[in-house]
Amino acid sequence: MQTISPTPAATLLFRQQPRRHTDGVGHVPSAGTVRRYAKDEEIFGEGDRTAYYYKVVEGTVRTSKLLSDGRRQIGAFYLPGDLFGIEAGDEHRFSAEAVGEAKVVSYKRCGLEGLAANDNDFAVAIVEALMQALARAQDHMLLLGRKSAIEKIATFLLDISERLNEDSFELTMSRTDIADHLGLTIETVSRSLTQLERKGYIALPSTRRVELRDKPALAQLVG
Amino acid sequence: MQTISPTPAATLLFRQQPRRHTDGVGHVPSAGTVRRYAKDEEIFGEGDRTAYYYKVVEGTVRTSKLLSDGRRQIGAFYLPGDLFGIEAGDEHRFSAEAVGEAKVVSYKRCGLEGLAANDNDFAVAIVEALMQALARAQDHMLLLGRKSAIEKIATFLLDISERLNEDSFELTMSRTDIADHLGLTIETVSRSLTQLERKGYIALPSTRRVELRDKPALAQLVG
DNA sequence: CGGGCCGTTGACTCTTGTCAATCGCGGTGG
DNA sequence: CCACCGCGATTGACAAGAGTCAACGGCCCG
Repeated sequence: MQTISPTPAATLLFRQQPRRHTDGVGHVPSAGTVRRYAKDEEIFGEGDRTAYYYKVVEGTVRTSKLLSDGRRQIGAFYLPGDLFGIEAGDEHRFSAEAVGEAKVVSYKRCGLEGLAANDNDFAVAIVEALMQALARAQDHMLLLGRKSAIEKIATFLLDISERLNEDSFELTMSRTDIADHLGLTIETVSRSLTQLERKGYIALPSTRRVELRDKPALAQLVG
Repeated sequence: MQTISPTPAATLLFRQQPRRHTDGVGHVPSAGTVRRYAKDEEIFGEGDRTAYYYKVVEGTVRTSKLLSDGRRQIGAFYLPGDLFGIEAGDEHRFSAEAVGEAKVVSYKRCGLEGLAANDNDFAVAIVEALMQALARAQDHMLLLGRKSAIEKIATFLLDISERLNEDSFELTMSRTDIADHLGLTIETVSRSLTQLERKGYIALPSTRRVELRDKPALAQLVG
């Protein structure tokens, strides 16, 4: 989700119009307001009114749902350039928080009404993000429902690596966040990582840093 | 997902226009072609070009993804009135098959180009379906990642019951399909069902028929 | 230097998966 | 019409993968 380019599907939903400008991470109107969020600060909560759309500028954002007893599922991590918070209904069905320090732009949803008519680009970006999110969710359901712990970790690492376009990267999220994203416990995440390291597929110079050493072997593991 | 009505989110993506007509299961243009599919017949496969949108008329449709070794995840079941097959990209990222005998309408995607300008309704229905699908996927990720076998089954039964608006219903899908939807094995599905029956929460007059006897108790189980 | 937090590791438990036998229903053919 | 066959579902015994509980380690920050 590094760059957002129009797909046939999204394009077809709107009248054809010349695109005006793009910025490499998806076009957005200039009307957004930027805000910094502290580590673990809530951007919106489950049940909040869906008044805005958001885009990550710096840092990482997680969206999550909770069960009544506190069990948590992190639906996705959003990296710089990613849009999030687009939903059906007038209430958010999941919450979003900053993972570490993050900078986020928000766009008033009601500002869209006129936009869709005059400035197609933002509307297209929204539908784009929606379809992207759905595609990701489909993949993630396969991971959650059918993959083993090691396969989950391998898939996760390759996914991050691909989105960052780096074979060596810093994990912005804690083991707890990874566990809640992959449907595991922190202990299993930890054990799986060391297991991959022992096999020589990855290196872990520090707890948060990951280097992919054998991508083909990892790719083998994703199924 | 019995009826599709516009939500603020979808409405905002398009210019306001008087709706022309609705049919109770979501407006669709008259251009669609109906087809019958036999049990397990493929409607589209992973990798197929995304040339159409589809709507279930009769029966049930499942969408699924496979791992290379055959493990399968059923993303969702679609009941009469539900739209499916809407995706980013020009290739389907999952396949769709008929569960039992099914009747399905398909709409050419390229036919939409003009429609979005003149007839907003279908475009709105598409975005609606997209957001619905995403919301469902979010819920399902929580189920797959964080719920126990019994909780999964209870959630599944309540969901079906709600969508059919019946406390007593026929399951159109096999135990294998249920297992692949909930990230379980058929044995665990079977055991969980009998466990719920023994507790008196449900009755199983025949293998495919389910009667919900204690919905509050079941609701307790969904978290 | 000390405390706290996060991560790792180990020992053990338990839920769920695996393998296998049996059941039961529905269809088919004698 | 009934017996047989086959497939899907259930049940049981056992195995294994992941979770739980607990101790320890390392790192950052005061």
